[in-house]
Amino acid sequence: MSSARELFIEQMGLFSQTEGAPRIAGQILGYLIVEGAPRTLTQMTQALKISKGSASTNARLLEQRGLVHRVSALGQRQDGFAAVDEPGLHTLSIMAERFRASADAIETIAVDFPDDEAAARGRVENLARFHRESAQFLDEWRARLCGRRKPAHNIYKEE
Amino acid sequence: MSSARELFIEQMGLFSQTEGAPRIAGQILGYLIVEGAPRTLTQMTQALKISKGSASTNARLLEQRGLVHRVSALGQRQDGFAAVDEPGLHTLSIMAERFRASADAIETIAVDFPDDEAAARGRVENLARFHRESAQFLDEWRARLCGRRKPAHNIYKEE
DNA sequence: CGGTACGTTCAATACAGACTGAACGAATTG
DNA sequence: CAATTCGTTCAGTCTGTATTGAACGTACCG
Repeated sequence: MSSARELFIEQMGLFSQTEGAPRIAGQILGYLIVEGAPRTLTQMTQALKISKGSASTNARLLEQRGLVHRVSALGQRQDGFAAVDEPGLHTLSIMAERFRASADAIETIAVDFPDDEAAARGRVENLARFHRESAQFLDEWRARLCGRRKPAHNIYKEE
Repeated sequence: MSSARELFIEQMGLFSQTEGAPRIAGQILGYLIVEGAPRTLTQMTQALKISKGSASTNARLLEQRGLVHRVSALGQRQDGFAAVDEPGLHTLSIMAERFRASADAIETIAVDFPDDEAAARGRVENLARFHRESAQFLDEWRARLCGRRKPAHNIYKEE
């Protein structure tokens, strides 16, 4: 039987997997959320039973996606990684960015449809419009959530 | 050099892949969108150069996800598959459902956190709340898009 | 009834990509 | 300056899964 923290970390790994990202990336994020304070790559390798290479690669992937930030610890040789305050907000950014990229790609293709396929072009343009509007809505909602967050209530106290 | 329709179909395959679904599923959806009218499995195998098994499996996957519907053609032995009017709306449903499932799973785990990890439990509950609200938001927005759709303007005329 | 065309299923294969472990450079330490 | 201790990178392996091709059951047809 596993502890709640282990279950949570494993669950986060599964989520990550279903979204096309590596399982370990989700596990690292879950680990950092539970810990609530910066942790080193070495700590990840021990807690998650993964290789140093995987820890480095996936931690950097999370950093690049804005879900994790690296703290250059004072007087510390090792890098510290910590989950950002609201990982969900960055998840929304990522989704919005994906929609926007899709919209761009589809629109670019749509203009090349010949005139005798005007109906098809219309359907493709319709799909592109949906993707673009989706991106915009996600951004707007993220902004709304951002504003709603109580500024004084910082969840990550320890650090 | 490829035609616009081929580029679009390939692009849809790539999108599908990045979202964890089979590439062929996206290609079929793209093909049906471009065609704008029901197509048979045999037509898919020829147009997309795929096996009959793949066509059957992936078409059924799309049907199950609500992105494609099967038309039992009159006096026709073969099944016809056609993309739904607004594939995007069903994409939103799928995303909302995923968020809801995540919220459920995370909440279930959260309650099992021991009291000496109350801070961690709070962070996990916070994540669950975000997922639940995301699901709700997506549903609301889908409903709004649904209402905005012009009823008379049916894109798929031929059939 | 054979014969054909269809959709589904499943074992076998192919393939993409996650993961590892070792090698490397850089920075620190004694 | 040797010896650690980092983080990164990369070739190689391994695992999951997409895809195939053939076999099967069914319905229609002549």
